[in-house]
Amino acid sequence: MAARVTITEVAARAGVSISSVSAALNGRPGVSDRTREKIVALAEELGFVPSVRGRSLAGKRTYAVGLVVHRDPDVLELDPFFGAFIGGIESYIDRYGFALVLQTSSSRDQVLDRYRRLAAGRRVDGVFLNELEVDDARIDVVRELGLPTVGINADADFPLPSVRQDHAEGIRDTVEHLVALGHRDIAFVGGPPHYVHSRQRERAWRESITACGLSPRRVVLGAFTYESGLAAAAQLLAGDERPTAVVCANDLSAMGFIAQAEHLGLSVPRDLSVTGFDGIQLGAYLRPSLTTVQTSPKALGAEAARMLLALLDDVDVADTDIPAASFVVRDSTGPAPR
Amino acid sequence: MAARVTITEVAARAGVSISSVSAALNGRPGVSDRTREKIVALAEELGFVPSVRGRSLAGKRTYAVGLVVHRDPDVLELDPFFGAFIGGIESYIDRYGFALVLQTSSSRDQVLDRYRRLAAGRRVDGVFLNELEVDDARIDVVRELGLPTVGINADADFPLPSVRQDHAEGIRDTVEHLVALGHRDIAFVGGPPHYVHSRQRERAWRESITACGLSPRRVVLGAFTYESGLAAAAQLLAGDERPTAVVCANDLSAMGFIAQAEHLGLSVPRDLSVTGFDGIQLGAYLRPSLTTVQTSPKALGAEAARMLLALLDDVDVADTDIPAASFVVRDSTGPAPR
DNA sequence: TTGAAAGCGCTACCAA
DNA sequence: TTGGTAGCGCTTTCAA
Repeated sequence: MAARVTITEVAARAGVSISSVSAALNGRPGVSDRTREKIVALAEELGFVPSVRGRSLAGKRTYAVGLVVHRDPDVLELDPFFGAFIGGIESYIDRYGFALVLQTSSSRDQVLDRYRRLAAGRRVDGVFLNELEVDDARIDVVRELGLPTVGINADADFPLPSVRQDHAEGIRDTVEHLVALGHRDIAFVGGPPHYVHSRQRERAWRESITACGLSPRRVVLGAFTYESGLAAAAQLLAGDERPTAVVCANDLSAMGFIAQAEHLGLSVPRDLSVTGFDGIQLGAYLRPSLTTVQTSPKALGAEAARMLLALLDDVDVADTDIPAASFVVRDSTGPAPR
Repeated sequence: MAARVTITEVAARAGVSISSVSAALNGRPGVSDRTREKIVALAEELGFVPSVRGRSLAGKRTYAVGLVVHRDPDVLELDPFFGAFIGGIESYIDRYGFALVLQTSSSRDQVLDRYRRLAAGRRVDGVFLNELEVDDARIDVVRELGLPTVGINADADFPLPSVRQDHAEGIRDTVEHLVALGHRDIAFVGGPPHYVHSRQRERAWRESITACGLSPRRVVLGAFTYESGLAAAAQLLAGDERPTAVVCANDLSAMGFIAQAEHLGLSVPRDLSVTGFDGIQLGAYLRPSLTTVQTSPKALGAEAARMLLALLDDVDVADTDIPAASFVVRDSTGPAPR
């Protein structure tokens, strides 16, 4: 283990006290410009990097933020959203010397426990809450722990600061696009109803359909997986009177839906139009490429990080909206069959 | 912020010294059983969780391990491997009170810098090195930093401890399966050649082909993406004399390959057999479902974590092999067209 | 403008 | 078997 330069060493070599070094390096007042320059130069030369542990013990910070991801044990594959979301968080926190502590856990109770331990062990200064659920138990936990928290895509009644990206506009555009193409029977494949975003997307679909003078009839709830898209298609396309278009609550289920439709001998978009939501990269390359709503997980992560760090500085933060997710027309939608 | 229970408080309430509390709670000798029990019970009752920062400053540990993931800025979506890999790491480290610090970065230089800073700030006690590259620059960095490190799926000449899952056997099975089905012209779609695992898979394909008395002729190098699978198919299936089977170095490119093949009017597996590698969940549900080699990212993560924590305890660790990735026959392979 | 010193919460050593 | 205490590396008062 390479010997590490500590503040004591920097101070000794600079011939000043460690408090001066601390002040100089942290931009605090109380050191003359000349002394500051000398210290900064020396620290640089020695490759001094303050120990996060010493600093965090003395200060009130750990310089880390946490995210706990809930995955079913059998669905350990993270959804494509995550890479970009995490990348967004880091693109912001990195410049402030923060790190991200990521935990995954397979049961809901364990998730709560993880948040508790992150807080109790003072492992992190704050956390993100994403994939929010209806009456999410994590909310009480973080409040009780006094843990600074930022919610992602929360509902309006969410009691903590949150970042949102509007989804309704994109879904409305999707429905209007389909209606303009002559579709009158537009089904919906949703996600698990305990997720806030599942409900949000279904509501948006429902309202858009109604606004177009149609009635929101056919809904199948899936699991945001490819497999559930297959199943939804099997169900919706079984009878005689099948929809001519289907709005899926995410891209993965739309992919499954299309696959099953084609398996049943239907051609997309000739016999059936299918849309997704998320804007995963794969969607652009599929055949047919997927008409979808492009979300911005990276921007969401960056903005959430900005808010969380502001919270830590006791800055009052207002809920933020990043630019709405935008509708993207590709090849999986076309004129309604007559 | 909820007032936190510290070791001092536990000691005061138990009427013992903090050193006894520390010894009792950490299973160190030097406390009577009765005292230990009393302390443990009280700590439990008070909800005492040792502060990681205090502990890490005093001890030599930070109780965190790090992973830096390199993603191209435009390919921010993590590959499906990651969720399970991270889950595997955590399933192990969690019980020892360790956390995972995850960083993503978009440039290669930045990756090195991240490892340096994780080490310099004493943010982590050790790191994982995955997606190893040929002459990987990270190796020198972690050595120079004296940072305990475990490599994932490294080559035999890797100078640090590593965990491996054999890939060659699965690829050999794949090739033999295709040969048994009558295929004689079996192409390969590889990954970027600077990755160790790209080369490993190509070599395994090459050796298997040769072992079957065929010659490894057609190789197209892709990027492990769906898109590159599309491109590879466009290239390999263009001419008159096209292969009857294609072994792809990962599932995603196999999916792209199949999509493009079908786009060109070929039916899989009737006209063309295609295989993947990884065993992502999607592959089981695709139509046709994907014949592939099932890897075990979760087990790999867990084993890597075990090794890393052993390294931190100065235990000598030998390189480990987890059970080989296994060949899985599904619907994307069939008899060679005559 | 500087430096000395008191912690932060814990571990680990040594003396009782 | 216990408790006292010296750090770990830093931040933050408070005096000089």
